Amino acid sequence: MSGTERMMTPSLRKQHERCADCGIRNRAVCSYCGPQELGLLDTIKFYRSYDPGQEIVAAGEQTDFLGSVVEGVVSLSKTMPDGRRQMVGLMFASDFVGRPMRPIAPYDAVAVTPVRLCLFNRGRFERLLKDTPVLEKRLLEMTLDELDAARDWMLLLGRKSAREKIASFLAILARRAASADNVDADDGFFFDLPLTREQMADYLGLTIETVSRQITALKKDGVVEFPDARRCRVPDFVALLDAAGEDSDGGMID
Amino acid sequence: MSGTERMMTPSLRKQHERCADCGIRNRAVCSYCGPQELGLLDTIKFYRSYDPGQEIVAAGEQTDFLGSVVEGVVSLSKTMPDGRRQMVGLMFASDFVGRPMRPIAPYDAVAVTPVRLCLFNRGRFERLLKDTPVLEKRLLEMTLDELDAARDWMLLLGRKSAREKIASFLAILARRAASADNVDADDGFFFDLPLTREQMADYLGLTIETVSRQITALKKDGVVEFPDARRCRVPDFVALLDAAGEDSDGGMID
DNA sequence: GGTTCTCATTGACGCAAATCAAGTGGGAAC
DNA sequence: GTTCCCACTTGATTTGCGTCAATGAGAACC
Repeated sequence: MSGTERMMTPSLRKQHERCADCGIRNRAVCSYCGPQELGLLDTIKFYRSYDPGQEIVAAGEQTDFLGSVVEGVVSLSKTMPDGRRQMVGLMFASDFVGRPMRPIAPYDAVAVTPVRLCLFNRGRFERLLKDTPVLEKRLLEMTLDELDAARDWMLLLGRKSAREKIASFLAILARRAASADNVDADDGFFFDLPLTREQMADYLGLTIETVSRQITALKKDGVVEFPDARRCRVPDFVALLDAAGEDSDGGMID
Repeated sequence: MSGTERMMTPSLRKQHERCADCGIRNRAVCSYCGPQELGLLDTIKFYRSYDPGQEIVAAGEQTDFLGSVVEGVVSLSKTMPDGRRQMVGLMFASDFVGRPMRPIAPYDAVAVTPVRLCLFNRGRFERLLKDTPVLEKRLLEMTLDELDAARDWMLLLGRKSAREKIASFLAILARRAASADNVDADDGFFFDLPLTREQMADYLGLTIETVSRQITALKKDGVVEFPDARRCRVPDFVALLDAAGEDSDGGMID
């Protein structure tokens, strides 16, 4: 059985109902609409937009809000005193940004693409959290998911070669696209590459030059194609997982 | 003002009350005794011991228990198909092991030193969790702390040199020792080094040879001393932070 | 059209850490 | 004592990635 066939299981094709309140695709996953029945948070929410490259919060800054990514991509990154930078989080639509009970941000949050956030007043949100165990449980689940992602990322940073890092990153994006969109896997996986080379380098613990070289190499080997500058096609997902140094079994199973 | 002086603030010297039920030093931090007043979990807890090197759970295995580390050190690590290994977690006394609502372990958990765990039946613990928001909140806090640690670790893995990695790791242990024990900072910081070179290499994304060489170099530079094979002394914490590539301001402030 | 951005690619070179390979020291068993 | 075993150290060599530098390709603007 080929990996392409595997990826066409119904669980990957399911369409999510879009949340009417905040625009997030999967209402059940939306961090504030999901947990409660009829918009408990409606009275304290507001929206804010950011341009690509715009700083949302700086490391060490006090934040008076928490929220969800409605659309766009947000990066979280840490910077060393001498300027070396490492991305430590990459948030997409429906991801929760900001840490309850932790008003000081330990990293910079920057808009990668045009971003729209749905925000809540921190104090009011935390008070609501106290009386809404189901919301707390949702946050715990999301935090556990982030921790899982962080640990996979640590394996990538500590033990993978530059080529494997790039392939792993593309596999993450391909997986995301496969579970979010209605994919026609017969023709491979298409997805947008929202990051610049520099941002990818920050994500992967590499330099832009190495990122560029390894992408060129993967193209040469037919593992990925770039029909458009910012659009990527993966003809064979199993080949990509192989290049990522990952077990091809279970890659798309949920 | 020197960094050594800074580290003698009262908050670093405070002694914690030891939990009478499970032996964990700080009862307020103990993941199950802390949240409720009189041992709600007492009826479902049991203890288990492990020898150094002994596997607690294997990646992919289903776990029927959750719990706290009572004493000893537990490592969590991921292994690639070809055998490359990266540690992704290091748990000490009072840390929570196992993930609620996630019965399949995504990594190996191994006893580094002799370990004693206080365990709870998973099903019963999760049922209790549902009715005990304060316990859930405690778990959320601990998960957020782990996520913070994971993100610092990602910066280490992605951007630090071998020397900086070693120094950072020793600084983490020194900080732990300083906040847990009654430290006499006048004579520097003493702490045990519970890991072998191989385990340190797995933690830091290095090889044993590189770990060995960099420790030798740090000894030669007077940043650390090893009066005993497994005992470490840091004469000047600021010098260690400097070698770690970290800002020496705020290193020990909580 | 040209100029000036920014982002990406490609090449030449150097170095830090991995790899390969001995060699050391210390503790346990006998 | 001797032997074995293990963790650790040290040295020689290789290599993957970083660094430095030049070039290319669009997009925005005058």
